[in-house]
Amino acid sequence: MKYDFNDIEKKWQDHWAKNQTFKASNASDKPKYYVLDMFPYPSGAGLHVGHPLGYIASDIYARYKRHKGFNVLHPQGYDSFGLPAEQYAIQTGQHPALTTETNIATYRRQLDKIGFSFDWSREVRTSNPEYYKWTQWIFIQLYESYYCNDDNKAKDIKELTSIFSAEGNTTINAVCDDDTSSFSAEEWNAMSSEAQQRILLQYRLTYLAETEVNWCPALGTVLANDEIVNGVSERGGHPVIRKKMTQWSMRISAYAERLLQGLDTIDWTDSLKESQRNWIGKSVGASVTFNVKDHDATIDVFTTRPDTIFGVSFMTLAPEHELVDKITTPEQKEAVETYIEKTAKRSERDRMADVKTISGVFTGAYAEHPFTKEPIQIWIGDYVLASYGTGAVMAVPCGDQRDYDFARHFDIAIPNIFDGVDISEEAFADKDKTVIANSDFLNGMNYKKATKRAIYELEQLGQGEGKTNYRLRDAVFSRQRYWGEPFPVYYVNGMPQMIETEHLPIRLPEVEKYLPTETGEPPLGRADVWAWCTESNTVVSNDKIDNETVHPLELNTMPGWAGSSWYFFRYMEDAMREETFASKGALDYWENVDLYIGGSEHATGHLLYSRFWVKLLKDRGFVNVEEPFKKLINQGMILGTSAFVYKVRFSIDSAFDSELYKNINSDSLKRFYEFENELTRRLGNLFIPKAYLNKKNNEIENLLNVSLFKKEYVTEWSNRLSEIIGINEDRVYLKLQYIDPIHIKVDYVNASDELDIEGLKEDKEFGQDFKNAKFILEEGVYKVGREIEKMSKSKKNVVNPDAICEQYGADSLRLYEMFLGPLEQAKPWNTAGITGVHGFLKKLWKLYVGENGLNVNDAEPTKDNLKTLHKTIKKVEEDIENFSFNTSVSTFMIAVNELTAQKCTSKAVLEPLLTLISPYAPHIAEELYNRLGHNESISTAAFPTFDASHLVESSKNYPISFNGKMRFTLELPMDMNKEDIEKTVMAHEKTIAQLDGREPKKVIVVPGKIVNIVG
RNA sequence: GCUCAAGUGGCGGAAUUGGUAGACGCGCUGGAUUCAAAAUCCAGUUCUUUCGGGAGUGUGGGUUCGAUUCCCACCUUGAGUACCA
Repeated sequence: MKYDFNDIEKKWQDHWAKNQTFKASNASDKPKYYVLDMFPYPSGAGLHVGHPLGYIASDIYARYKRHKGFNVLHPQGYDSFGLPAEQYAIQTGQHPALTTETNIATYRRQLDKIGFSFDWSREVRTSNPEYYKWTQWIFIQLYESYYCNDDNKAKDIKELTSIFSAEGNTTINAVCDDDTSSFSAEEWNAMSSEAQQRILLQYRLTYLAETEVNWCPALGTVLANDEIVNGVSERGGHPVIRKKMTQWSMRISAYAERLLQGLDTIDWTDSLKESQRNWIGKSVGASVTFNVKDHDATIDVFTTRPDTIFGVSFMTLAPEHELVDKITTPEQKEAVETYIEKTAKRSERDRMADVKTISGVFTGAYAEHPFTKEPIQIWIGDYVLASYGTGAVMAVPCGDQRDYDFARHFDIAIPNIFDGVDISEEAFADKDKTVIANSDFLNGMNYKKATKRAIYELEQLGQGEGKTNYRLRDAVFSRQRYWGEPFPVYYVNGMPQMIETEHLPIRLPEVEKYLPTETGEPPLGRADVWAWCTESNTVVSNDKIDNETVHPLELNTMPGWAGSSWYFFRYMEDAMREETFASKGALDYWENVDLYIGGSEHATGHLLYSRFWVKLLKDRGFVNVEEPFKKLINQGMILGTSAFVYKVRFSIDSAFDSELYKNINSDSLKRFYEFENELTRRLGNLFIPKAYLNKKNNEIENLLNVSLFKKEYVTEWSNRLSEIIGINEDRVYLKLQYIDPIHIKVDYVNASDELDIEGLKEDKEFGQDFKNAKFILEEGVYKVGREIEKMSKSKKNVVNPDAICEQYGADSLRLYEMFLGPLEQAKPWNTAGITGVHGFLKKLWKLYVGENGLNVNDAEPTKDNLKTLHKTIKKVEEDIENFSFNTSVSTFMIAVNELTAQKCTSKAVLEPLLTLISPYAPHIAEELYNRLGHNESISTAAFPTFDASHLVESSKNYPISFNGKMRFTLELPMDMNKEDIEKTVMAHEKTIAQLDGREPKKVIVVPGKIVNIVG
């Protein structure tokens, strides 16, 4: 009987769905195991073979854990809010919810074909109101929390208000925007409610704050930094201004230290932990306060090198520093203002990109050195960033290259405070290789000692203290978009108010367009029904706003990472209760994710925000765990093999080329280009083979020999040309201008890189018009160019898993994706190779099913049968535990090859083999298991137990090497001792031949391993 | 610039307490079967060779009886990050 994979796979997929085979239970005696994939954003393009890689890996692990007796939770869902659906809505007017619905249906259909063991009963979609109700609820918990530094955790903001009314803010130690202003209990109690709310916002873990953004008035939207080029918008070239906007922010910085420490408790890759560490950017040092001479102002700086304080020869402030105005002297005022104006035009990103240009200006003011009391020039320089530290630095040119370059450029003194170090060429930053000199009480101390002492002395003066600084900044949480979670927030007199939990969810309102309003408000500004009535606790029409009982609602929506920061808890809920985000029983049972698989692009986004929210939920008593993901694996990207055709672009070649550009005006230039385009069109689209790319342009022109090079055209062109640019020329030629590689769909290329020209021409879905294309053939075919790139729709190199399942089956797809290489590595896809694993499945089938029924019987297994089986058990178990799935596939191939050669029919061997293969190729395993007489699914069959006794050997084929090079092998008994081995080997004729009469210096014998003869 | 990862046949890759380099598969070559094709099966496939052998895991050193594996320096590629004081 034939291996009919299409029938078999359909049968078992239906069976699993109907019987809810993979539905997890929240009540089980088995130990729990939670395997999670990063849930997908359902894009319109559907899945390509790169997407399921991680899902297949996690599915193998989940199925393996079931065989091992675990109660496995393996859910799936959709991160369904996001930009593409919104952009599609802007273009077509179709509601993003509809687009999303359609895309999800496609995803589900594709996923179902691959045979995953997902528990779909727990599916979540972040854009469902039943789900985002709880995203809104978590937002409220953040709002109602502050961070207590004494207990190092978030607490209810109500505790803070009671402290304020009893003691003011002088006794508490909490994370706050502005910890300089203090008030007493009396002062607090006397404040208006509005003033109190304003203060509380400085403590809340989500808060409204003025944030500087790039605003493009012409486009009516905020632009990200990378959407701006040279101060204008990338698209359209409109001016962009820096604008302060009120935005919601998340006080993730309060958790910086815990996010850093927590990394030591989780099993993630080092590189991923390293990215998070860099992102958090902890630096330990000191803050130092400098008094400004003839002012009562002080300048705080952060430094990691307080030991170099005697090397300070100037200070630099960021141009935006608030003191700049106050301290600049009248003489320097003009120069400073000019400089600030100049730098303000450059975005921070621009400034960072341009590291070579040194610029700055002297303020005319001086600070006072805390110890020497010497005056220190205060400069402004754009190498100091306003957004890091205090926006000011104490410059130590001898120890910091940037300070050194700045000092050199502006001719400022560079005092040397390092013992025996030459600083005539560059700064000396190697802190461990010298001791401090010329530094009063620090002289002769190394970096460590001097740092400690300097901080101590600064503390004595009251002008500094030890301090730790973090690069991690609070995360802006507002988006001027439609397709995201609405905030559960309304405003009374401009102050935000939370909507009570029982009135959630606040659903997205209908809008007639998904664009910002004419006045620059977010799309929700277009909603007519978008106000909050505090009497009825309902959303009502905007025109009812009366500021008494009806109030405006928040117009921004939440960012993409809101819904994905907690979804792993929602899956734990088996009943999807409305009254809680996840019930206590479910949270207690499943705790957190044991294995999380997904892409490394989320290293500093999703994976950091999720950790932050989980810590908040833990602090506030809603969950029991400190970290969401115990073990994390990043699957590597699957690369596609792009195919290129090479389009020839022509231009007019004439003697007056140079004249042309001298005299021509913009109108005639336009007409000239139009003419060029027309000629190109008339030529048709001409494509040359890849082999031509090595040739020179004139060689290619000769080879092309197209009709448009002929004389009659030449005359016509010269007339037209004279008309356009007013110069007479009797001869005009086309010349090859450049060759344009164009991506084409890989579907039209066969394994020998030959292009299916007719197919390409008839394709309806193209960006390039191939209808009139002319392909220059070589030996009757057009060979395309190839390049390995990221698999993506835009590169037209996607391979659809549906087609693979259709042609080879889901089991082949699953095996092949694993067989490609190590899970975590990037690797190119090559569909041709799938015949290898497909052939393996056919052999496997043939091992069990013969022409006339089953080949399996109760025959006693032979020694070889058992050896093969147990060797396979051992290797596969190790491989799965190590996530080395590619090597297991090889192991299966070897096992089936061996058992076929052994003509094994023994059920005692062939049945356990099925369980080993089942996680990888579940459909064929179920089918064969069923044919062996089982009515129950193989999915919970016990994983076979390894028995080492079957692998014991009585002899060893020793490699005999000479000076470390293996020359021949020799079969010797396993229990032969060292001396006998040496004797036997030395007496062997090949040894004698190798030695060729020389006396060996030494003979190394490692019993059971190797013999090495040193000559 | 800094951090991390990786360099092995025509290709994907295998080989870890240092012990037979190239498992397994693709591709390729030859053969069987077939009217033919598909499918299947068998043999071969790192390079080189005077057929004895010799060389070989990015390059150059080192440690060792023995190095793809450990150490040092360098080169290349990929990813991340960047005036972080």
